[in-house]
Amino acid sequence: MTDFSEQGRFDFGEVEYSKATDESYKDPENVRVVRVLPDVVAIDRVFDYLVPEAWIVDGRAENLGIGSRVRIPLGGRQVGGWVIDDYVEPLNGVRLRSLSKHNGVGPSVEVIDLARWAAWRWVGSLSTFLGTASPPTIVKKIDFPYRQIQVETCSGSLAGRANRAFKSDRTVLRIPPSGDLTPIFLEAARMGDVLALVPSIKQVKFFARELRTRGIPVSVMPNEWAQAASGGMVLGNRAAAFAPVKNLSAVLLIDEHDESYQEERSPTWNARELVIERARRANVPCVITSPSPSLEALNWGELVAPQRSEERTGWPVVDLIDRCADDPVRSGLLSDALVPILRREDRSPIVCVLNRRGRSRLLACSECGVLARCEKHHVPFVQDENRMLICSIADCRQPEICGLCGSTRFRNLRAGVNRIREELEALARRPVMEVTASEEGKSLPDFPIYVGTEAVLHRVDKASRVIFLDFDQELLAPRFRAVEHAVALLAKGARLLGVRDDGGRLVIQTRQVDHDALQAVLHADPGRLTATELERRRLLKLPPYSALVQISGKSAAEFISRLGTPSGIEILGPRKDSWLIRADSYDRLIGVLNTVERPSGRLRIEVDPLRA
DNA sequence: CGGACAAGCTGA
DNA sequence: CAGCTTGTCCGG
Repeated sequence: MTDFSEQGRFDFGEVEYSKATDESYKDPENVRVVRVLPDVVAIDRVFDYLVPEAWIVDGRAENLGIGSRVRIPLGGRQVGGWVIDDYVEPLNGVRLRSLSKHNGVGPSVEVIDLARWAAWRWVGSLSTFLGTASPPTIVKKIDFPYRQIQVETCSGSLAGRANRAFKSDRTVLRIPPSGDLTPIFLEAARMGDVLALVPSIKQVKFFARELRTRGIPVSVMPNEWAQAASGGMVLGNRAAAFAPVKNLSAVLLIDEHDESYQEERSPTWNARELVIERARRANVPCVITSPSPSLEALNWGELVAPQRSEERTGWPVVDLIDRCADDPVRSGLLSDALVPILRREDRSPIVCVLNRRGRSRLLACSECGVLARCEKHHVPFVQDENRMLICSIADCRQPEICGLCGSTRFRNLRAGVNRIREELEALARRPVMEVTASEEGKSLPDFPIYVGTEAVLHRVDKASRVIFLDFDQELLAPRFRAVEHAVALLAKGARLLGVRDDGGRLVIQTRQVDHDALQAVLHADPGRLTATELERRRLLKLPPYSALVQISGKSAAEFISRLGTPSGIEILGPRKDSWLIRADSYDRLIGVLNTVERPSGRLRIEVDPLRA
């Protein structure tokens, strides 16, 4: 029960507020109430507000409606929000406050519904999705200029396949790494207002230019939000999955396998899954492409593969360097077979890939042989480019001194890119540049050889050789889709080499030359991988044979206890304070997760985690 | 999220 | 018990 003093305080606040801004109580006939979702991630609840009388002209407020961005008073402060329902029944007993500002247009009714679905599918808050669906700056109104689209007709077998693809609902187009994607965009543009997604900003820029020179009206997301809403093709990366499209008539998603389509932060939504749902709701064709389609894609749509000869042309020649015969300890990372390759002169550079940052991932003392490790967290130290020893758990760092014997000499048991650069330089007798992800976007100085983590593949455009120094690390990586990811990496490398006739070669050092992933790429036939990978996933009960969700964070234990043990749901863990939940299908699993009342505190629900 | 308020802790 | 921290609740 509220005591008197509290009641008094409450009344005072209301009275004062009413005096200041709110006059609409006087005329109950003219009351319009909207339902608003605050733009505050932690508040996943709606609140009702009055539309100020002053906004209402001829019985309606200009441009205000579902999707509108507004500002609202909430808990003593002003926050942003979205109108997500209009003309709602005014609540009895609650004194409604008024909207304080109209901040222009936001997502359409269809996109809000899509965001609702996403919030369900990835067990996240609606406001995060409405955030990505909203314009980055205030858009007062959308005009609809007349846009004439004249798309040249394309010839060639790829254009033909693309043309047929857009006549059916769900198609997976397999296109080799150096396949020309422009004809597919052109075929898409012929459909009308199309949503087209590519994985990276670089590709967004490239295709925007490519299509504009061919007279196709393209809006690039997120900056051209308002223009996107007014018609034409809408192009962007992951976040553009929620872009406004005037009359959505088809969806095109390039390189559907790419991991950048998955948001790393929670909610870990996936743009492929999202646009598939968007196309299904709009009942329009959805075409997704990949050099090596994911099992999820193959499970979803009809595969259309190129002619054998055409696919072969689109992949480079592959040289497998079998390292089985080399002494694993003494030979190091660089095999003898690399020497002639590294010393080869060519107009295009050589690119070496090693997914190990820093100088070393594992060190042992040269004197006493003990592993260098953080005594506090019991993990091996890694060494950065400044030779500092760094703990992977926390910020612990120390100089190169053995904790046991005080020696300052260490053996580098797993060399990182920084150290390998020096070794490559010695072996090649030419300058080698280490490329890092940090200066992404900057142009590179000319070097005959570059080395880096896979980020180097984004920074170099053309190469004569792409060398994967330790490919077993990729094939054996502790992630659920390690093998698919490894093939994707090869495809990325292949793009720098161009078509087979350009003479570029993909060089791969491995102890698993017979691995299906390598054989698939060697024969330019990604289909070879599908059957074995499917079988492996079936045996391990991994997607697409199951649905996985990882629960972590401080409140994870509480969440798991609230979840209980519903039938058809398997709870694995805890392992390192996180749980893995498995079910036969996402519908079942997500349905259950959404019924659990979320405990307060930090909680990360990762639907379809990349690793456990 | 951020303000309001209650409960818990501490020091003079 | 004031003054401060910590936790919980709630917003129209």
